Amino acid sequence: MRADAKKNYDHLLSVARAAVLKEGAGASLRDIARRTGVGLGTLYRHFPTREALLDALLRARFDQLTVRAGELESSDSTGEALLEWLRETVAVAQEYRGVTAPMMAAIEDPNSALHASCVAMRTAGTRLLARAQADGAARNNIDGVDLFALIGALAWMRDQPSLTSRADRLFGILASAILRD
Amino acid sequence: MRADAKKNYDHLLSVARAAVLKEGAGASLRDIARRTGVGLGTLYRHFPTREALLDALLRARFDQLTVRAGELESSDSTGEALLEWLRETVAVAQEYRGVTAPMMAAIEDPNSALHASCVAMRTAGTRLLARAQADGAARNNIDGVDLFALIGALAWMRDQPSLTSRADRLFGILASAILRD
DNA sequence: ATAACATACGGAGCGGTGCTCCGCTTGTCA
DNA sequence: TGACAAGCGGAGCACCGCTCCGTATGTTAT
Repeated sequence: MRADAKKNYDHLLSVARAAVLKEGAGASLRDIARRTGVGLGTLYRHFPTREALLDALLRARFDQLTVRAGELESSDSTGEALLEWLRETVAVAQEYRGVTAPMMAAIEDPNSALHASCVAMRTAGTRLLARAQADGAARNNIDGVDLFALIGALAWMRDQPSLTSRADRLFGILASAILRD
Repeated sequence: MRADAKKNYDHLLSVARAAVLKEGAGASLRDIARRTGVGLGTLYRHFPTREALLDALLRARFDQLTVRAGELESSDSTGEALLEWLRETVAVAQEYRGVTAPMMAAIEDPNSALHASCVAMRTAGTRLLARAQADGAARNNIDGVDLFALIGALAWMRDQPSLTSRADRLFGILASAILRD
């Protein structure tokens, strides 16, 4: 990659991060290019699709979550470990508003730029879940895909302005559907 | 209302119903006007906002649900009554793709065209929930707003193509968060 | 039947969107 | 210092929501 290209790439990414943080996953790409001081074509060359841009924004965090799941696997309380990982994952998933729907779509579309990171994250969660289930801490009528769906649902609810204040309540309610009492 | 106006109104509504059924709540208003064979201005006069259109599309169904809740209040099994109402409500809420977010927003905005119908539906659900709670069938750490949020979450999950096949599973999982075991 | 008027209509126009395509510039390396 | 691949910018296309206003038409009173 040419030096100027790399500079533009990095600058675009940082501007995009700010934009998506403020406007959500549907932020105007034209605006991002403009704010970066770069032509629209440049943005599209570096990030051919919106998903590619989101992927660049999220991959690092997702990898963190995968690592984190590994750490938590050595925790004593399997249930609390699962819950803690859930908490952190939901926090990441809703850091950028409206990012959950593309994630949900990407996980079953191998062509999507987001596919790999999502799958990795889901399998990490599935292992934590399986551990808690083997331990009797989590219900058995639930699998990794369900868990991922519930994360999406939680993030969706947090995205609704009228529900943000109840986010913790709702987390607790869904948690009671995952863990045994 | 003038005769031609009423004809246009009705025709618009039926075309809009088909469009929203196929394309979701974000269907192109221009397209709806075009397919109706009517100017864009005509559509906007009859339905000043997209919410007004959705309201016209949904009000009848919502009223049905409110009535249905009343019927179910005389059921013997308070838990099963709540569950059945939930099932039917989720079915309505996801009949039109993407309609849950505007609903969620409308319920706390008295100026929204959807406000009245949503509030009526929520209070109907709240009564069923309270009845099940008094009976010991439903958990106590949950209120009508939570219930409404969970309905939204279920509809959202159903809207995700990768999850539609698991809709019943997921319903069961969330149900276990509402009902006592 | 006709005249008058409120009501309703249609669509041009504005500023925005995603996305493509291509003539021009610029970094890089022989 | 040239040559050339690599990168750039933005005009242009088709769409979007929404407003505004000159024109047409249903309705009612005469």
